[in-house]
Amino acid sequence: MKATAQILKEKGLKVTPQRIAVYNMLLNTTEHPNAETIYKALEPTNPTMSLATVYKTLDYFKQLGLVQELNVGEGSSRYDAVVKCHPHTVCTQCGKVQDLYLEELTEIHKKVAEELDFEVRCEQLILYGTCGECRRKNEQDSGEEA
Amino acid sequence: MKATAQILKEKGLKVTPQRIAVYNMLLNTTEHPNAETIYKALEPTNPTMSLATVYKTLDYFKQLGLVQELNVGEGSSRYDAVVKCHPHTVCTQCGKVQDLYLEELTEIHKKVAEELDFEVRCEQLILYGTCGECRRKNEQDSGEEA
DNA sequence: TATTAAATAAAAATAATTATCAATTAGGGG
DNA sequence: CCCCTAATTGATAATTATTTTTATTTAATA
Repeated sequence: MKATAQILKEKGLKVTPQRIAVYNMLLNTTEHPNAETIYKALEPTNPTMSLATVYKTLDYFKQLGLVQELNVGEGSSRYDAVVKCHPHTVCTQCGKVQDLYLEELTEIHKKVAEELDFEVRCEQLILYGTCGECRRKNEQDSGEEA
Repeated sequence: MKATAQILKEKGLKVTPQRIAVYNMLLNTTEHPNAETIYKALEPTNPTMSLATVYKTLDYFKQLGLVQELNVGEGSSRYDAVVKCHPHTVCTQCGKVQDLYLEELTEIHKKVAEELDFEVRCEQLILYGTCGECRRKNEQDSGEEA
C-alpha cells in the first residue's frame, strides 16, 4: 500500500498533517462520512484542526480525483475514498450508506451514449430502501405490539 | 386530463391558488426547476407569493407523492412532476437535466433485492456527462482556436 | 355568512458550506 | 540546517438553501 504522503505528493499537493489525517480517515472507513463526521472523528488526534480545513481539503481531493462526493439527499454531502463510480444503497430508516458493485451499469452506460446524444462520464446510482437490519427490527417491533 | 384542483383535493390538500400555480408550473415544464426557479417563474402571475410558500408547497407535494425531489449534486434540490422513478442525465457543462427511460433498471432492482439483504423502494440513477449541444459547441470552439 | 382550522407572507432562525484574512507551516534554495 | 516565500491553516464572518415562527388571511363547511 502506497503511503498517503506519497499519494498526496504525486497529486501535486503539499503534504500536511491535516490532509494526511483526512485521507487516512476516509481510507479506513466504509461509512461514507460527511464533513462534520470527519471533523469529529479527527478531533481527538487533531484537536486544532478546523472544520473549514476539512471542507477545503475535501474540495481539493475531489478536484484531484482522490475522493468522490456523494449526495444521497440529506442536507450534507458524504465522501468516499473509492473513486471509481459505483452504486450505493441508502437505508431510508437508519441512514446507512453502503457500496454496491453491478456490472450491468456499463451496459446502460454504453446504450445511453449510443442511443441518445449524451456522452456519459460517470454515473451515480442510489437505491433507496430498507436494509435487512432495519427490516428485522421492524418485524420484531410489530410483533411486540401485536 | 384531471384538473389540478381535483388532484390536490384527492390528496387531502386544501386547494389554494399558490398550490395550483406550483403544480401546474411543474406539469408544464421538462426543466426540473428548483424552488428558486419556480418562485421566479410564478412571480409575474403571482406577485404576492413568497419563496417559503414554494418550499412548503413542494414539501407537501413530495410527502404526498405528487412530485419527486431530485438532487444532482448542486446546492439546491430540483423538482419533477413525474413521480415514477426514472433516470436522469445531467450535463456537467450547461447543467441541463433530462429524463431518461431504461427498463434495465427493474432487473437490477430485483437482483439487489434477491442477492443482498436490501429491499429497494426506489432508485435514482444520474448519468453525468456532456450533452450533444455542448459537445458540438466544444468542437466548434477548439476549431476556431486552432 | 360565521366559524375554524389550515395556509399564507414576511421575517427570523438554522444548517451546510464558502470566503476572508492574519498567523503558521511546508518544502526548496542557499 | 536555516531562511524565504507561497501555500495552507484556523477562527470567524458571510453566504446560500431551507425551515420555522408568527401574525394574518383564506378555504371549506356548518
